[in-house]
Amino acid sequence: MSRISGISIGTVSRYLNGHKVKQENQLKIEKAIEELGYKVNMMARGLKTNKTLTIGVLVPSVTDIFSNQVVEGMEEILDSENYGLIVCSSRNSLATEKEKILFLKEKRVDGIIMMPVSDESEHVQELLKEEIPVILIDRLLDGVECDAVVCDNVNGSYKAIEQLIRFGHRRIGVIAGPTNVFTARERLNGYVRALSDYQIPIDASLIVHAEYAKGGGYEGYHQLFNMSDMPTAIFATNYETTMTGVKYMMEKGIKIGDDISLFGYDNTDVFQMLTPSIATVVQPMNEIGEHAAKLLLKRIGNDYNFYPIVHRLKTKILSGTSVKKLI
Amino acid sequence: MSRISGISIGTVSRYLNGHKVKQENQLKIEKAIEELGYKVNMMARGLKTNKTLTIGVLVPSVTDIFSNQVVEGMEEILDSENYGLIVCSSRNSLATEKEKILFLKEKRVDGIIMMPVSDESEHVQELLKEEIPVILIDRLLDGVECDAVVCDNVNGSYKAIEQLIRFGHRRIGVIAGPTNVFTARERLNGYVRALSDYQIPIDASLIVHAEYAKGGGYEGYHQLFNMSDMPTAIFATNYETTMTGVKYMMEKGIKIGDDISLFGYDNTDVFQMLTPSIATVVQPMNEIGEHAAKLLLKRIGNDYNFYPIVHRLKTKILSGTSVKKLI
DNA sequence: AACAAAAATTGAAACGTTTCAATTAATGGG
DNA sequence: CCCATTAATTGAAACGTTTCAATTTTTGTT
Repeated sequence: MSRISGISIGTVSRYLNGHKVKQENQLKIEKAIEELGYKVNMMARGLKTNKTLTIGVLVPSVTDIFSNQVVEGMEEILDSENYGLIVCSSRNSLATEKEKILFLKEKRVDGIIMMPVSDESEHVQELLKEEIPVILIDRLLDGVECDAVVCDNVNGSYKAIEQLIRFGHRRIGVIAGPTNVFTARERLNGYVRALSDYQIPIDASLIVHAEYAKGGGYEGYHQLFNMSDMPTAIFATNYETTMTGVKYMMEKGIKIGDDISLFGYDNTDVFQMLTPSIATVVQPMNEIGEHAAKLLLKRIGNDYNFYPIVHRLKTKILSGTSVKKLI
Repeated sequence: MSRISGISIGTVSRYLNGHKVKQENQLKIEKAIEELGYKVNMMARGLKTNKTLTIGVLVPSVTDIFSNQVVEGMEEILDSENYGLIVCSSRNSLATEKEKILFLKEKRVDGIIMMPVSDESEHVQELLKEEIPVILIDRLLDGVECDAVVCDNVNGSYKAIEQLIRFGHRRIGVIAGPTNVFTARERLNGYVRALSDYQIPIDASLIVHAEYAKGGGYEGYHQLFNMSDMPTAIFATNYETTMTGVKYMMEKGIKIGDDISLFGYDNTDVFQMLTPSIATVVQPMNEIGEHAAKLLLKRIGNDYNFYPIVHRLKTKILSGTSVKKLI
């Protein structure tokens, strides 16, 4: 490249990095680039600069809406900055999560955006110790000082339960998530807080825990439906368990919005098409991705102002006919 | 690394690449690795070997089921070989597709798996000319000699239409895709072929084209429903248009499976939960990804046997109550 | 036209690997 | 115990950039 343009290697480098170069040389270089179909070698550059222009994304699954929408949001931001996105799935397994983090380290990504599978945080601490920028999404890790973008889960839940209460529900079952997942705990907190605020006693038997994964919560619904003193409404605290609820009830011939009310979490087009439509707490998923990406870029650019920043995004309530008015 | 272990750089390299090393040295090296938290620098290695252990994936959208499932399939295979996946979205735009390909070239991915947005193939030819392994998924490109993994769209459609015919339908509308999309043309072919085989004349006014994107086909349904001689069934040829159909009909209060029959393409859990459930042609999406990944690895490993290989995967029919028996 | 100052260019060194020819060490046969 | 083989190790060169001190060119002033 430098050879065929007859321009020194240093000058070519300067041109490539957008510095000023004598017009005459610029033309020669551009001609050579054209002729050779020259593309700067990112690996050589990276070797020198210790930057890969690549960021790692670690989500529990590449096939759930939440992850996808978040990734879409990130892509939009990172694309324009010429960052590539290495997407990994932890498959809801802590072991895989750890492996993938090792993998991303080896790939020497400039930063990582991750949605941790559990409360286990040693491997994340490690990343921070090695000064690899990390942004957590959806879930905070106890005792870890780290940037994050999460939703206001407590109030998301709270508003859902509040609506159920206003509609006259008193016995409200909840399909809570795993106790070792931050988001799940927060959502359960919202449930508890709403009931307390309305002076409804908490009945532990109405709280069942389930995995936040495809098919999760089946047992839970079964349990709630077989209580002697059945709830009049059930609150599912994430997308998968909401889906399971719809499935379970259709399977058993239970009329949603009539025999029982259902309030879900994370909307999808389809929930609005069902009869009845499903009321849900909706999160601004794209925005989560966008915020996370922007924050990561900031950190990669070594701007550590206000560290750690935790963005808390608000959720909205989408009503549906799956909730019956009892009064 | 070599410095602190006291072992020559060459020997360390041999150890790292799995060759035999004197036991004594092996121990010293392993100790040093442990102490330093040493991770091989992929950029330095890549600079020498011209391999990035990274492959590029280019799909029209990161948020549609098809792409996701395919990516999931790929991830499973590539993960075990230590390949990273740079996922890009062409956002259904040819211009973006071209940009992203340039981007992936710059990133020097070892290969590309892509689902082209249209018939335009110049940029793909270019890749092949530069000896960058490419696997097309879902869509072939006319006049391009390239490995590919696609479904048997013609027979997928054919079987759907055949079932409609068996159920007594004669006037069958079809929401066909864009004419510049391979898959769309094949699916339309299946429709035409089935009708011909059953000696049902083709009525051009029953064929409407639509974009294969979210919300696509709305106009088309409107058109079909406002014909003087309305069809008794409509065949939607991809996921989005199927979804639009369900939405349209619910919106207008049209009873699916009663007022009209609907046959869709690409199943999702939810289609089975709707009342009525939606009959669909289902593609083995995960498998597409797996095959594509395996084939790509083969090519990256410079095994060009039987080039070009085009895998044709079979589809299945999933019946649903959205199809009414007229006889 | 001469000179000082500013701007642009140059090429060597470095980044951390792989590779390879040359060297050294280990092994085994008689 | 020596020599011939074979096995393992060594360190220099190369990969394609960036960076920087040294050098050359250009510009502007008088």
